[in-house]
Amino acid sequence: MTGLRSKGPIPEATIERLALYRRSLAVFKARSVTTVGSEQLGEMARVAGATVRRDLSYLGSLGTRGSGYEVGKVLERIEKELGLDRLWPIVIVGVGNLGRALARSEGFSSRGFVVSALVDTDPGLIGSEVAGIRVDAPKALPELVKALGLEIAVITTPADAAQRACDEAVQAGVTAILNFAPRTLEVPPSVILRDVDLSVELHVLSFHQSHRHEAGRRGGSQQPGTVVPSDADRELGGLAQGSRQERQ
Amino acid sequence: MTGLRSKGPIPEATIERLALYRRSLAVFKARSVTTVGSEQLGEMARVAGATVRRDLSYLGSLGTRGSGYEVGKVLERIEKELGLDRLWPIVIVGVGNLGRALARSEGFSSRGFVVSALVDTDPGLIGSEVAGIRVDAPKALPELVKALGLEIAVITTPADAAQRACDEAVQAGVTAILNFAPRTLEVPPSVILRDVDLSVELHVLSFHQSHRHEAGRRGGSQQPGTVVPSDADRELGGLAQGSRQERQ
DNA sequence: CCTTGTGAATGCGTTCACAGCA
DNA sequence: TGCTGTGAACGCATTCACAAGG
Repeated sequence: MTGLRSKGPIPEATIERLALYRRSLAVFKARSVTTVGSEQLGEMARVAGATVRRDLSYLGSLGTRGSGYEVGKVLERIEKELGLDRLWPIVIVGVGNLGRALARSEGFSSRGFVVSALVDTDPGLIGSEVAGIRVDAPKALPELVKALGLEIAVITTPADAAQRACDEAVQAGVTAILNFAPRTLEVPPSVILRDVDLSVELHVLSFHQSHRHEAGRRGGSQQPGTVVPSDADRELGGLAQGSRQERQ
Repeated sequence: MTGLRSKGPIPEATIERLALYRRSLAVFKARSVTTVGSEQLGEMARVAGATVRRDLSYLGSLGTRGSGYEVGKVLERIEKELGLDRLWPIVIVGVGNLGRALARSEGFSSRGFVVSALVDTDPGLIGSEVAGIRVDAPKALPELVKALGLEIAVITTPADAAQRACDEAVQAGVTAILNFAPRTLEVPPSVILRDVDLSVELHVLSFHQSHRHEAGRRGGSQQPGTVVPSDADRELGGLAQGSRQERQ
């Protein structure tokens, strides 16, 4: 349609970096920079220039040899690729500390996403409002999904309530889940699942910190994690799992 | 010392999975399971059995051919490797929605980590208490670091305050940073940096969601992200970047 | 002349397949 | 007999290096 889907499918690693490029490009745009080289863009995103070029090449030939990439053009192309050219209503299941923080978070409802519904099992919360949004009971999910056109759910319940919350969301029609509960969720193959576990992030840091002497030093990369305090599952406790990032 | 550091250094990907195995092993332990096979452990962590064996082999020969791995033994070994055999005091810089949520989070202060200090620039917050912890001004960082033995800082400030917060933390002596601000931070090579950007997670989900028709369907993996609402940097907005995870 | 776009080389991590051993 | 531990094969992603082209 737009460019010409170059080669095969876009690598998962590239998809994640596209979001980083988008952020960087937005900064350049705000600074009224109209053109950037792969090397500059890479520096801001902490990615090698060659990788930037390879990544962008998956979206077609966006650059101009000799000068670089047009900020506005590439930004638009990336947003389209990431599906940010539309609005995604999302539901947060689990209105605890984290759920509330996300609901109130600026960035969470910006750039393509809008927290449109909140769900919790606590009778004391149901009916109340958080961040201007009414908290509903889980049984309202099917209706909410249909009425709001929800496709994405964010799970921020305690670990022991996560699977149930997940099942209810999937049952209601949600097809993509961002899970913050420190627990492995079972979902149908057709549902896209992504985990974020904050304790894993901390664990990776403590690992590197404990091994400072041995070998060289590095930043961390990233992945899922855990949270269980010491034995079994616990409170919502931990949070996410996480991103990745290399040192320069 | 304990086992015998088999081969070279532990791959970054393995480190992240070790945290997952720990969580799974804790569940088995809670269920009084004494021995697990690589296949079972892998199923719970959503990792291939062969990968589990390869990962654990980096820690030495922990298993018993013919029967499997002793839950307690491997759990202990992994915790030691991740540096969880000690307590890590952490400071949260930026007491906004997310900072507060993390400070109050059960899991965050469990299993090796304790939120020991809170820092913010807001005069209205300084001096108050959040989650039973006093909020201090940034200038108190050097003293806090020394007094509490802080090595790890979690940055949950708005994007435009993140670099300054980072600099102050590093200047104060912090050597590992978990950054939730949607912005690339500049740190000395010796400082371990890890990013978590929630909007990236959402972007990856919307990408896959938008491409459901084309090619097959998959879960997402994971990585860093962004947050900028539309143009430049904004409020604390987004959050993290994140973990990874494959579909079964 | 300068930077993109991309074959080819390289490196890393995962998976296979089986020898080794309780 | 059964499962771990691991050499070897494989596949994906990054990086190199340069031809292509504005």
